[in-house]
Amino acid sequence: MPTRARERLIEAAGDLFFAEGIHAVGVERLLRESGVGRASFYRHFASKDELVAAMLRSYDEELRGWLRRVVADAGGDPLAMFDGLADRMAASGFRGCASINTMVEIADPDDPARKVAVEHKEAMLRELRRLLDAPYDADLPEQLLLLFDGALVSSLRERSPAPARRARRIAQALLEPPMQPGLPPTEVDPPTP
Amino acid sequence: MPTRARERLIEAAGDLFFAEGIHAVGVERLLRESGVGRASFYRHFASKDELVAAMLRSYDEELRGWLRRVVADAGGDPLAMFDGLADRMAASGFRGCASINTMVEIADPDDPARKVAVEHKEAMLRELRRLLDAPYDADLPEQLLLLFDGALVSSLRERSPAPARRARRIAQALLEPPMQPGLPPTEVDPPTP
DNA sequence: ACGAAACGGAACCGATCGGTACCGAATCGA
DNA sequence: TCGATTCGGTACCGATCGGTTCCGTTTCGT
Repeated sequence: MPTRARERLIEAAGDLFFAEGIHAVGVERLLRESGVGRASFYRHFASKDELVAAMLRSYDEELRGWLRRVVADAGGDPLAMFDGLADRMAASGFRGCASINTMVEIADPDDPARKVAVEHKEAMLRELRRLLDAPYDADLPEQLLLLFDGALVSSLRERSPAPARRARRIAQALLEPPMQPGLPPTEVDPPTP
Repeated sequence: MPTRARERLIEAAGDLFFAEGIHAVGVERLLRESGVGRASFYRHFASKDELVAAMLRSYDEELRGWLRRVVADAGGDPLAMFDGLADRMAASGFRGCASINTMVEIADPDDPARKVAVEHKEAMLRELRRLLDAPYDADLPEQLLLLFDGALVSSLRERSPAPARRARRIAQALLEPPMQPGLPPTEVDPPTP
């Protein structure tokens, strides 16, 4: 049932809303960038807000797949999520997290798009719980997600992957049993000049 | 030189932009809520964006004072910042951090308001470095700020002070020397029903 | 008491907002 | 090949956007 126009719209929405913000990008711009006619837009989506919701569902799927993949590629080491995050931050045009940005831009808790944004973070939490099937502190998944979000926001300001490495170091301290004195402290990022 | 109208505008801007978002609140609304005339507005601020910048400068001052106070009241314990944060989150109308929200809503790095938002976080970092005058890991202030930001964003979604307590627990693990086995694990928040 | 400065209200501006209605062309399944 | 569906383009809608201008009143220092 999905057509080409619908996919193009969702892709353009992902690019534009992420890069410039939801309220900052009008429908006009969306149509020009995607090459979709105005009528076609409203044939596929009841409103701009529903396009945001659809874009977020696509983002959710992409990011959860990414998380599974990056951790699996590291042999199941959950710390790999922060290494992958550093790569994402280094990519040009990086601007944090589409879900966080939406929750900031849309205050109304009943807004459909905002609900999808909230659900994304909850799905990420479930994904983390699944990844950590070994015995672990009951609060660890929430802690990792807090570090993940903290790194995302910090990198929004610093414009560098350093926060991901910082979050990784903190997570490492949470994961390793705290009874190995004498280990040399982890290297610290040099100040970015 | 500051007049009454200017102060009222900054206060209304703090309330409205924080509660509903910068782009979501028009100048019209600002004027109605503050009782300031349209002409008076543009006599004090060259643009809406400059009001946002002024509001953020006021926010910066308020939050840095708050940070100093809450830590001093706890006898200098930096962990108190997370206790204070939990209180802030419990307040009605809490919606994260004005600086983070601005950085999300305004993508242009050269925008004056965004610059003020970035400077706020750097000022918070300096404040943290001042607070931690005892010998500490060189990266600790950045780590504490990452936890602070992570908690702020997480609470935006969870709508509860739990993330502040979670961040506090992580910070505690970073602060205390890691050679005291056998201590009972810190209590974990029950799931919010 | 008086002049200057700051004020609130309203009319007005072009631009853009999200959304609707109708068009003719392209596409596609049977 | 033909009919149905999907498409892109455009004109149009009322509302609101940020911003300018003028006017009459209130406030305040002296």
